[in-house]
Amino acid sequence: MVLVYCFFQQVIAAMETQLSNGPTCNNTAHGSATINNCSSPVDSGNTEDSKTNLIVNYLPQNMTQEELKSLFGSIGEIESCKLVRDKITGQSLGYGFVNYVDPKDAEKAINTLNGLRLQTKTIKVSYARPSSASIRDANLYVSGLPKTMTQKELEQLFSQYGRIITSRILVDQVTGVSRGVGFIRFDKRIEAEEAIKGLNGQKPPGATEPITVKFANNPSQKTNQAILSQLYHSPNRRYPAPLAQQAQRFRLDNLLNIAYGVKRFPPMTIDGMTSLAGINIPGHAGTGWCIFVYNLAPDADESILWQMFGPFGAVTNVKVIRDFNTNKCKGFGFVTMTNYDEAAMAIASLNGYRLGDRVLQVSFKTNKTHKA
DNA sequence: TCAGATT
Repeated sequence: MVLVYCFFQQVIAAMETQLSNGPTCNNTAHGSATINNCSSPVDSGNTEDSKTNLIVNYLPQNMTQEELKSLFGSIGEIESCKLVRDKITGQSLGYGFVNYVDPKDAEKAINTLNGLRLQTKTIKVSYARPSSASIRDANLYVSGLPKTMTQKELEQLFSQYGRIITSRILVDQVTGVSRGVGFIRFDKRIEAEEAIKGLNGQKPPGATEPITVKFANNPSQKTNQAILSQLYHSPNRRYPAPLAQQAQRFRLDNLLNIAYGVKRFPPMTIDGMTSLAGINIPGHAGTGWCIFVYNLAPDADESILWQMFGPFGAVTNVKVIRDFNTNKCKGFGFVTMTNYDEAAMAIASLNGYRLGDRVLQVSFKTNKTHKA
């Protein structure tokens, strides 16, 4: 039980930080090999830009377009939504676009969803730049950096050549020490070209060795082997569980059996059973596991549910039930999660969680409650 | 020593 306790503590602590501080910047959550990336999400750098179209980065690998739409649709009406996928493999490239009808909703999405933790990722939400050839292939790979150089210093070095969209220094996963390599993405290709001319083979101030600056590999130029690996090595499980989670799976199943009378079946089997025999399995709605969240405050909104449940795994939908006349939350809501294990972990962790001055009751949805 | 930001 110690392992699972530690895991809960980690998730809850991260969640509390986010709930109390609001979204911040991308961080080192779950051993990411990168350091902070705190470029301002609101500054599109150009007042002529669209104020409705957003780019969403660092999405979980297996998040679908529908899930993206569900998440951002909780803010306001969406004009269009697209998850960008690899043309050959169909795999998500981890980013997408959301175009709102109302610019106010786009701004609200940035304010409420930028920095949201989803699985092992911290998403970034910012205004999309108008698509053009001039902003493509503007990404540089930098090696030979002094190990002491910070991301800020790296940006200072390169900012003389143009507007930096992202910067990153890769670090050792264990020690956190810089690996001396990083990336700089400029707004324009021409700025990147100038930076190569000016900095490749040069020694940064105070450095003893020259750095190498060149264009970064393009993700669409993967080797055949990498593509084949992606095609044939598709996991049978959408999200690998953290070690502590896997280790406690069966124990948790037992706990949940006692608490909720739920047996662990593969979802497809249950779909078949329910459709054929009309059997009702608590929480299982056919498209995922429906979770009942009780004792929400009157001003609770969908974003709080995303923030609470997102870190535990694939969330496909959230809903706050509101009074028709007042539009205030009636004290409860629903969350749909794709994977049983992740839903079980979320319930085990969040049931009894104190949100503000309220203690939440979280369980698989049963027929006793309001129909979602 | 190349993570994943322009449809």
